[in-house]
Amino acid sequence: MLTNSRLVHQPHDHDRCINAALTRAKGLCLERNAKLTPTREAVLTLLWQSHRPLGAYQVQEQLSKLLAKNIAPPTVYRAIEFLLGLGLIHRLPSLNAYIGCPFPSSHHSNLFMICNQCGSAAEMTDAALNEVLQTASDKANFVLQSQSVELFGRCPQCTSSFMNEEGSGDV
Amino acid sequence: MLTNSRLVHQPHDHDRCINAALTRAKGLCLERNAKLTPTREAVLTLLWQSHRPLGAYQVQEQLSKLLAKNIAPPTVYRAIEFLLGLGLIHRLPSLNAYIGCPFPSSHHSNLFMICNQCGSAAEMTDAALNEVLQTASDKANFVLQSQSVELFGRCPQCTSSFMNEEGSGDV
DNA sequence: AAAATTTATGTTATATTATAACATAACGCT
DNA sequence: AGCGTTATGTTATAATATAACATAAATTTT
Repeated sequence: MLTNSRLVHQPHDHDRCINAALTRAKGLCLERNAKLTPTREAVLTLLWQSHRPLGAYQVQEQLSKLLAKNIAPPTVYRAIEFLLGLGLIHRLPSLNAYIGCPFPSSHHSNLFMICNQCGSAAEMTDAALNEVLQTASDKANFVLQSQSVELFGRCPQCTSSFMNEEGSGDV
Repeated sequence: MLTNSRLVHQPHDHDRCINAALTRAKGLCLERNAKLTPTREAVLTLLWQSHRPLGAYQVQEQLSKLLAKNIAPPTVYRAIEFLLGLGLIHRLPSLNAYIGCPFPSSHHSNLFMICNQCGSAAEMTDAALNEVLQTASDKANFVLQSQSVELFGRCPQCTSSFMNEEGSGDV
């Protein structure tokens, strides 16, 4: 089992998350001979600003600020597409939002735990889950190619916290 | 395990699916004291025309034809909202599409098997899956409230068929 | 049954998410 | 430097979803 749930749900030195993500991204790009251009790197960094998924237009807004010029949607979507292709980020279909992937190089089928209160999303890979899904597919003679598993609920931080305001969590 | 995968993936008398769905819907509405108005019933019927999920604007188009007058998006979305609320239909987030639920009265957490070729979507509930998801949530101290599990791949029909054209399946 | 209330639908406008199509610029190679 | 490729800029628009307010239909109350 591989997960970033402890990091996501507890106060931590988030700069380390960002730096680690950038390092991984650079490594992966080198390996794949892909170019992590400034735009792409900026989008990746923005998606790592917190452990909350961001919508494309939130990214656009922040990217425009960051680069001090107006960035149009296609630029954002292109960067997102690139990062998705390398597995550096994920799309959460139920939220129309994107989030950095904490373990991009592992060939994993992932699961997300999305907090209905603070909006944080932790990723986890679970061999048992993948077995169960494979078995279910087999039973139905369904050839499984990919999957999207999103869990919604309350993260540990929001469950235990006395300050249960929406968005209060330092995720 | 509860599933409609055999029905979805094999030729069958689809009128029976539609009739059964309507009967279930009427029963559930009676039970819940909810009104299955003509518009809502029409939308439900449209979503049961095949075992393929439909987008809201596809529903709009077909509903407009059916009622021989122009139906605006809010009407469609309201009917969808009503049907979702009763569990009579589901939304498939990764497709922005809606599909009739074959077992609306069972309190189930469901899984969808979506064929990348013909677009059919079979629903399945699997106790083992729910256990695994609950266990994973527990490990992370995540309070699980709801879930969305979408599997993508090739349905048995499209896998075995020699006529592998897209959309050829009688789903 | 009329009035009052609630529920459902109609209508217009607009928000949000995503992509198409074409132009320009930057990069990588020989 | 010239050429092809890759990345970004720019404009417009497609696709999905909702807000806000008006009307109508059904239900309840009197």
